[in-house]
Amino acid sequence: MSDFLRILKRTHYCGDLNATHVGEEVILMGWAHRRRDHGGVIFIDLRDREGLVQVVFNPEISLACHSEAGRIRSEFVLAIKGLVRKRPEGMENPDLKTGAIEVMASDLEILNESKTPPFLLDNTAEISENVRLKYRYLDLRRPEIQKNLILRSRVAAAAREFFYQEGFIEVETPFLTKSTPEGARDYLVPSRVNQGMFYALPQSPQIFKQLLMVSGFDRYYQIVKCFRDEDLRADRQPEFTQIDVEMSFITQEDIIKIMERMMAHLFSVCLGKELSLPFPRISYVEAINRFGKDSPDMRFGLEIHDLTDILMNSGFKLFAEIVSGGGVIKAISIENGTSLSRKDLDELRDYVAQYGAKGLAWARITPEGWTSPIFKFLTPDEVAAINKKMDAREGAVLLFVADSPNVARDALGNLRIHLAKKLMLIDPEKLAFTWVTEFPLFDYSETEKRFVSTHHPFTSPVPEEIPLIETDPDKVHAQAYDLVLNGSEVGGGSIRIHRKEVQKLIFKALGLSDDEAKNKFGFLLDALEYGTPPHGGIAFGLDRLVMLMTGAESIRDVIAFPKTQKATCMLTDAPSQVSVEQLMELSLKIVI
RNA sequence: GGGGUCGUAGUUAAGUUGGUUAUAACGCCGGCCUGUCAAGCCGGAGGGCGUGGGUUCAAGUCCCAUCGGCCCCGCCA
Repeated sequence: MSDFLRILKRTHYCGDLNATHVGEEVILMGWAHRRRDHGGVIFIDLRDREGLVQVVFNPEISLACHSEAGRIRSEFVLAIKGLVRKRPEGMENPDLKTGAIEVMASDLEILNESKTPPFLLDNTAEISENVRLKYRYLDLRRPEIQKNLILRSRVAAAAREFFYQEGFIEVETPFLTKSTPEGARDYLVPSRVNQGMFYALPQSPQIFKQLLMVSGFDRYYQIVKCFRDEDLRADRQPEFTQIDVEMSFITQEDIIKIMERMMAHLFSVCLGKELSLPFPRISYVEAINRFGKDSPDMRFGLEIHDLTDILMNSGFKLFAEIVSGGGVIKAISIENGTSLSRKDLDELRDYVAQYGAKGLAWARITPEGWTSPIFKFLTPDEVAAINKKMDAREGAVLLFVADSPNVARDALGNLRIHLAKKLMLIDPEKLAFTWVTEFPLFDYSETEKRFVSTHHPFTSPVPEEIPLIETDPDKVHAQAYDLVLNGSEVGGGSIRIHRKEVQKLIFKALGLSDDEAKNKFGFLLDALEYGTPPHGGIAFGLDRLVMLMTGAESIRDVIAFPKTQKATCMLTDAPSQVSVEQLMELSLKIVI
């Protein structure tokens, strides 16, 4: 046996071999993906990160190799030397990238053995997530997941490339930082040196990047982890990565322009897709009214129509009462909805119930007119007005929600997405980018009984509306913008406040006393007094972006070592208990 | 904090109205085989049904509790 590793170095990746290598002697290192032992001849599909190639062990070429190859089992680690040759006539495998050729092994070393893996590493195998996460290092050998992480790496590299060329400076900001009010729950880190004190992991580098603008770095970016201790979803992890950007001496328009170019660069370099610029824009109010969400999916229609005016004085008491109680009546129309059965409609009613909707009325438009449980309550004029407003044609099904404005919005906003998936109205090739602009500066929080920032407390109001902050905070607009792709918020940013008086006004409107503001954000207020340039920025969720670029169904499929929905790691078993000694050092005591 | 769903060999699943030794496929082990590529053929091993209670003559099937995966609501500046 030859001395692989030290003397015989790898010459190629398995998946990179093709007909141009015919006649070359190659050295490959990889894993035994599959073994087909014919007794006389043994085929091994050798796998590395670039793909598979068939290796042939023939006793006529090397008896010793053939004999050793008989020991090979799934996931053994192999080094082989062999001649690339064109496969015999009729033996090509068109399903394999390297299927035109094969490697005739003349030398083999089993570098390591493997236990039988708990699951097949085939792309076809659907393995439950708990098993995959427990053996994540094996799951990550699967070509499908490797492909995702390789694309993720390309996206990050393309972003750095773009920012470098545009004169941005990458600056690292601290992970051990100060807990601040507002926003998500912080992950806390106890301080040993300062007993009883805590750092917080950053929810984003927001304040630091603004301070870098004060420092004159002018154009900053960072690809950085952020931490939020909130409950998880299919597209939400407690630690996630942002492409974080901040610029000085710019307007909202400037940021939008340059970020569109960055997005175009990423999609061109990483996916070979050319985006058409500029992206369309929609105001927050229009997005909510037409799509029921501030992150509208514009790949399909099913827009929401407001029928409140038509039905406010209706003889249908239920509708009239809801309207007089401050409610609204909204509806969507499904063209060619005849395939929807009564059972389907019941299922849709149950679907909207989870958003608090108390009912879902429907109407079918047949050649004879409406077929609907509510038809008898409506006047012909009302029916005609609804038909006209919704452009309802024969074959359509109308779905109505009469409820409080928020419930109607959420119910129908989510229903249209649910329907689009169910009725397969979404073109999977489509990339619908949209900027959402003109956000309100504040939202009223029913739970906290106060105004909270829609974006964050450092977002600049539209300058002309500053006087309204104290009188009509709900009427103030923010200089904020979100980038939405296929109904997912992939980025968001704003022009920041660079004047101390304005920042103080905002803190006051949020219910922060002068003392609290000074205690929590004093350093920022101080900094604003030392020549802060006008500035603004944006941050993109790298995980979500890559998820959309790869078509992954879960954020976990684009993260190497993700957490479960209970924020645990099935591989390492984190979080876990720590020793009493560790606690004592931190002057902590478990009280539960 | 709440709603839904799932948990049966290594994996993916089936398991009727509760009823003999709990099925299948793939994987695994052994044998045969020089052109397969989800190789084939023959043979074999492997689980007591997430866990703990309960009902019953009898529980994978029913009840209660509990643990865990996933999806969702709340939450996520």
